[in-house]
Amino acid sequence: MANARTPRGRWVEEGLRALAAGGPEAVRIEPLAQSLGVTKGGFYGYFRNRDALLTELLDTWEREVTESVIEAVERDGGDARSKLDRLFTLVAALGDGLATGTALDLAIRDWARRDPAVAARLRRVDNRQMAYLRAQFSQFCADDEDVEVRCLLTFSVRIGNHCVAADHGPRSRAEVLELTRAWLLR
Amino acid sequence: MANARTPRGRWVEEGLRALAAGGPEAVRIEPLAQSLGVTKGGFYGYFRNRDALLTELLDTWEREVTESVIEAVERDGGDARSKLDRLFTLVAALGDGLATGTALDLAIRDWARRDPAVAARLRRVDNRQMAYLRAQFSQFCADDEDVEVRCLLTFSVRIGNHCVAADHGPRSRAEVLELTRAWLLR
DNA sequence: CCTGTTCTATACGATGCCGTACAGACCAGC
DNA sequence: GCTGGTCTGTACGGCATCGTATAGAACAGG
Repeated sequence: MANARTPRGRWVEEGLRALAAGGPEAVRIEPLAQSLGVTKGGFYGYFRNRDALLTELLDTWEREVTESVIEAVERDGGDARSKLDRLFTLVAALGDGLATGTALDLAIRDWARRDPAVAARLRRVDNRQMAYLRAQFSQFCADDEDVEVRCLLTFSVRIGNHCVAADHGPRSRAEVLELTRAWLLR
Repeated sequence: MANARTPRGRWVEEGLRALAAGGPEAVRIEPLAQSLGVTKGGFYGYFRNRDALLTELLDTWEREVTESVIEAVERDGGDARSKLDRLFTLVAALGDGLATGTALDLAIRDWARRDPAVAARLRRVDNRQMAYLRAQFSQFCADDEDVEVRCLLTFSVRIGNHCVAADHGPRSRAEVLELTRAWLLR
């Protein structure tokens, strides 16, 4: 068996990049091949068609990206407040560094608005993340309703941070996020 | 001058619908024509090409949709709290009725992530809306930082309400939004 | 009724991408 | 070195859409 010069994983990898950058419409096989420096020749050995790749992209995202934030936060232990604290720092930093992760997230959220199958996956993922948030906030919030409000706000800010294009006068977005964190963890 | 059977405005109208439903990629001239019950014959009499239509769609959106929410809230007067109150009710309701407006908003936000020109427009629009929010919250919040946090949170929830797919246990999204409103207007 | 302008239908070539077919290049194991 | 399977390049037909060209239909005004 000759080594795969362009193994299956590289198609997925490049596909995720394209998905993050331009949404599902941008996941085209021939451009993908060009980015990989090959032609589409080998593609159909791995995937039945373009839809099969898209499904696999979602699988990968649901499997890997979902847990990654929670894991990163959970790894260093501490109480609920410090975990949420770290989560905020992480989310605020995502804008700068791991643009792919954030962009992928937003691209899939947008995709979910048009494709019920994607919406169902997103719902699963969001519910898991929401459950995590709920568990943390519950550690220091007695009121059930209070917890739910903070969860929705926290989740929304995570999204809003990347979707809202407004400025904040003299303050930077990072500063406002910092203030917001203090507000939500109060 | 014969009456235009398919006047310029109808192309824009249908274009906005397509944009809201499927993003800029979905704004294709021939399908648009089909939706209008004609062929693309007349299109190029109004627009130089597809990009010209897309630009005009953005113009329309920036001109009309921007102010519509603020106007609707401002119309009935009252103090800042009741205006914000109405704004929340309006936003919560958008999910049900005017799906086009919300979907269009989200589609353009997503588009802005890839196109700097769209991002610049979105920034203008968001800054105007943020300024409005700021003005309202300032009416009953002394602290400058507090105001800014509430603005970001309010704006984020407006977006998050449509992007976050999570459930809230025994409560409905509407109920949680109601609680959130009380929280932010406290 | 003409007439001229405006809108529309149709046909055309060009482009980009899909999915298939197949022949040749590449490499492990014998 | 052969051999055989795997991966790749190339070529093909098909489809959707773009933008252009052009001729005919529809209508307001004379």
